[in-house]
Amino acid sequence: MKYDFNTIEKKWQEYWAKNQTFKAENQSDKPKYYVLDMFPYPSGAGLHVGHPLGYIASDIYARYKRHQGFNVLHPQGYDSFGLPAEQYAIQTGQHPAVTTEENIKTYRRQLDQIGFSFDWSREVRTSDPKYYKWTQWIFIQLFNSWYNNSANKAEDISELIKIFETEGNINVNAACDDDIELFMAEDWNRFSSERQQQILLQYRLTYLAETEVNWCPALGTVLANDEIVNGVSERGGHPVIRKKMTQWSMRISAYAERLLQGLHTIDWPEPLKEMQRNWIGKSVGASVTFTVIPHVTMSGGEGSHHISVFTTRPDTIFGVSFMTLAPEHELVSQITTPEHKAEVDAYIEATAKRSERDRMADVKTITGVFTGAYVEHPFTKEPIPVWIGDYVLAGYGTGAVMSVPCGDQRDYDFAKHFNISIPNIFEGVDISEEAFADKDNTIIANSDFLNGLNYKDATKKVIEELEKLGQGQGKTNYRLRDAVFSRQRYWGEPFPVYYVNGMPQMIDEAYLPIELPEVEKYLPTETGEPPLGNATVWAWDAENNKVVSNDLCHSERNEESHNGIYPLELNTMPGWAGSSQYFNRYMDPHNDEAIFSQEAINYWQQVDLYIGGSEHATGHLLYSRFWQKFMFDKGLVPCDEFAKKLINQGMILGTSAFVYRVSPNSFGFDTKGEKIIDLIKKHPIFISKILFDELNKLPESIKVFNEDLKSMLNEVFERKLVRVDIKTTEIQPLHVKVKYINASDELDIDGLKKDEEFGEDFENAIFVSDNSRLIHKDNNEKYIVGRDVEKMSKSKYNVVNPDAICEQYGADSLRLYEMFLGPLEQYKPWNTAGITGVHSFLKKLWKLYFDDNGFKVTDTSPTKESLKTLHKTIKKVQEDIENFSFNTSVSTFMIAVNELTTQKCTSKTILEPLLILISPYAPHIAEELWQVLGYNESIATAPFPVFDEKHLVESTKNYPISFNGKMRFTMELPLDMDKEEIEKTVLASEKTQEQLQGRTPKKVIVVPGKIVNIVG
RNA sequence: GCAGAAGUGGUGGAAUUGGUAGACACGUUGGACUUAAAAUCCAAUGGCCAUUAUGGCCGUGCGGGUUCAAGUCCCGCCUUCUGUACCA
Repeated sequence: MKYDFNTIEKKWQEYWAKNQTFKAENQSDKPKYYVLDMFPYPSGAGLHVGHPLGYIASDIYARYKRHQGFNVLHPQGYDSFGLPAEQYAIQTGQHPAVTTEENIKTYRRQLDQIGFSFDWSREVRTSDPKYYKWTQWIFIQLFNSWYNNSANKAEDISELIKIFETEGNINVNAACDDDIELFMAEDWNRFSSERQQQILLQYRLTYLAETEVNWCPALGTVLANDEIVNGVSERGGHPVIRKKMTQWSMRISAYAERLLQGLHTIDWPEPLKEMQRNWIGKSVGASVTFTVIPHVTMSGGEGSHHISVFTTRPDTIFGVSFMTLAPEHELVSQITTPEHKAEVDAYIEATAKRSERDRMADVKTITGVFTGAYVEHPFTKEPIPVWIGDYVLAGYGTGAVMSVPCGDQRDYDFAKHFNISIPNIFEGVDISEEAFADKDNTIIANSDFLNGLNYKDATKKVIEELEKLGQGQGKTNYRLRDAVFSRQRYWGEPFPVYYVNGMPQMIDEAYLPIELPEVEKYLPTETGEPPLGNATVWAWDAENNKVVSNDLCHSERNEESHNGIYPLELNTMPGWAGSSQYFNRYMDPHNDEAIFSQEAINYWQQVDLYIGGSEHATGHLLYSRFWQKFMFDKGLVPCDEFAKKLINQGMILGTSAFVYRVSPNSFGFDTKGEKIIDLIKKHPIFISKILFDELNKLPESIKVFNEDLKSMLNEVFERKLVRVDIKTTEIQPLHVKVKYINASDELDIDGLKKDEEFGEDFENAIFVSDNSRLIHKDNNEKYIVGRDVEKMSKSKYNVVNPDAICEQYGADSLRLYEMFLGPLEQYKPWNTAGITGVHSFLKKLWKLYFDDNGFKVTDTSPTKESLKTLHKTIKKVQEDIENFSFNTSVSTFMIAVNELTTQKCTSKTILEPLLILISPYAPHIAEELWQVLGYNESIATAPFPVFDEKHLVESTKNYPISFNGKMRFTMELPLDMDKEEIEKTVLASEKTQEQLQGRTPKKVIVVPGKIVNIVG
């Protein structure tokens, strides 16, 4: 009988589905284990699996844990809100829901085809109101909560107290500090209701704020920092600009310290933790307040102005020779003197025009201007000039720095550039060339009471002195900023929020979910409102608590109400909202009373193993930890970290092909007559990879004068061009479809030009060969595409689905092969070259059980050798699975099967446990052979074989004998032989004497059980 | 610039606490079986030199060091990838 994977795999996939083999119980006597992979992302028209590396790994682990006797939860669902779906909807006019029943079926089929052991009865879809009801519910809980864990709590509370004291005329006693909620409740009514709302908004865990956001005009939405890559949107690569908007924000900054400390308690990959640490960006230092020396023309009310700064080096305060403010700093306009006003205004305007991207691209240019104002040094009382410069960021710290040129390179460069003095306050350090920023070797000098102190002592001392003056204190600063929580999209969870006189009101929990309304189109409205502005039934009837037609109310937030009907929020929640608690929902997915029952969460606790990509480090994985901590504080979950262990799976990469377009604005050449730029727009120029690389080797941004190109263009345009300039930075690689490329990477230019998707883009294109010659019908020049390995993506035309492998070799082969490719966490290009290896392994495995005459497993007792093979395999495979080293256990199986084949083993005692070992990796073939062996039950829960040391005990060891560390030969010796005897025997042997050639060894090293080394 | 990870045959990749480098596969070459092909099986396969068998030298990005012994530990570099970026 032959190994027929087609029939076998179909048979068992049906069996598993019918018998619900992998259903998890919410209560069980067995120990629990919860394995989860990160949500898949549906794309475009449907769902597609891509390469299921992470799924296979988690599935192997889940199956292994079942064999170990665990009650395993291994659920799967859909993260069905997403920008790609919406973009597709906008293009096609179809509804953005990707979770249509048809799509779900396709998706399930694709996953089932690979043999995953999911508990499908627990499916969760983020776009399902039954689920997003709870996302809205959490939002309301966040709105109704104060932050109480901020590291700078004291500071924030004192700010709040100030409001109470000045406006509410309340005398706050210090004991209240620890219980802000209580304190608020008691004196709350003394505020006007309007002011109450304003104060509330400022101190809630989620709040409305006028924030400067990353606005992407092309996508019509706001993007989070982690959705922007190199200044352009991650999806689509559109430009992003800064814009002020009223947005919902999540006060993740209140959890900064706990998010940082929590990293110590979880078993996550170190690089990923490091990324989160950097993102949180804790720095310890001091805040220092400088008083602006008043000048006659200063505006901005009475009293003196103060500029406070954050510094990590308060010890260098005597080295301050100027102050620098961000151009956006609010005091700039007030303190600038009339003589400098024009210059300052011009500078502010110029920097505002520069996009974030430009500012990032050129960090080397030093710019700045003097404001004419001075502040007083807190200790020396000397005047210090105040400058503005765009190297100071408005969004970090206070947007102002005390500049210490001798101790900070940026300050140093700035001072050098503008001829500001650079006082040296370090003992024995030369600062004529560069700043001295080495904290650890600092000894302070020229600094009054700090002289002779090191960094640590000086910092302590200076903070004490600043406190005495009331001009500073120790302070911890975090880079982590609050997360913007609204999106101007249609396809996301609606907010359970309506507005009364412009103030947001939460809809009562009893009336959730607030479902997405129907809209005509998914684009923003003509007045620039989010797509929900197109809805006709989208207003809140506060008396009857339901969504009603908005005929009766104006959509503007600030409009007076009509008949108790109020406008609803038009923004929707971002993609990460739904995924921030979904892992807990799986524990009790069909609960209508609560997001999950306490019984369920107390049984499952948290995710034991979470598998997913490291690209979510500063997004999903940080937000989820934040929400989990919030839920923990509310007493809703027992653990304040949602995933005990996390492993990153790498990605299967695709090989993309490129052509290199020289963009029209790169041409600054002179000519007579009509505009050449227009000609080039009509005739895009594509240069070859070789040419591109050559040009790229030249210094960046330099204009390239290229004779070859010039003569070619002369030929094309039939006119005399004087010169051709190309800026090397303006040649863009473009992806091309694989179907236009032959085996030797040669481009089919005619095919490409006719491609419908590109339209006219390529129609008149000019291609330049490696030999810098124009390609046309009459010559044999060829265009060779560039190749690079990248993330698979539809837009890169490099997606290779594993489906074909499944069809040709079966799911078991695919599972084994994806694991065999290499370590799980590694990124690797997809390459099917070695697939025959694992497939023939499966065939060999089959042959251990079957030959031409049929089933051949017998009850004969196994040989010692076979027992040894089995048990060494058990040991290795168990270790490998526990270390997630799946690639090496595949090798181990191959070795075992090769050995057992050589041994002609037919013993049930060996072949039965072997199947259980292999079943997590290749479940279909294992299940089939298990049945043939006479079992009616699925192999899925058969107990894992127990390793027995006694089968591996050896009496002899084949010792490597080395001379000066080089292995020369081996020698079989009894393991119980002691050191002296080994030495004697080895030295006495003929081969040793031959090696020594009569010399006496200086030293003989014997490590019993390991090695013998003779030093001669 | 900073942080993290990595660098081993023609290729993917193995190698416990330092202890026989290249497991297991792919590919290649030769052979068996076939009219032939496929499939299957056997053998060889890091490089160089030698060959009558036994052999010898060099080899884990580069240069040093520690050690009886280094892919592994230490110091100094180079390259690649990932993240982050004027963070005071």
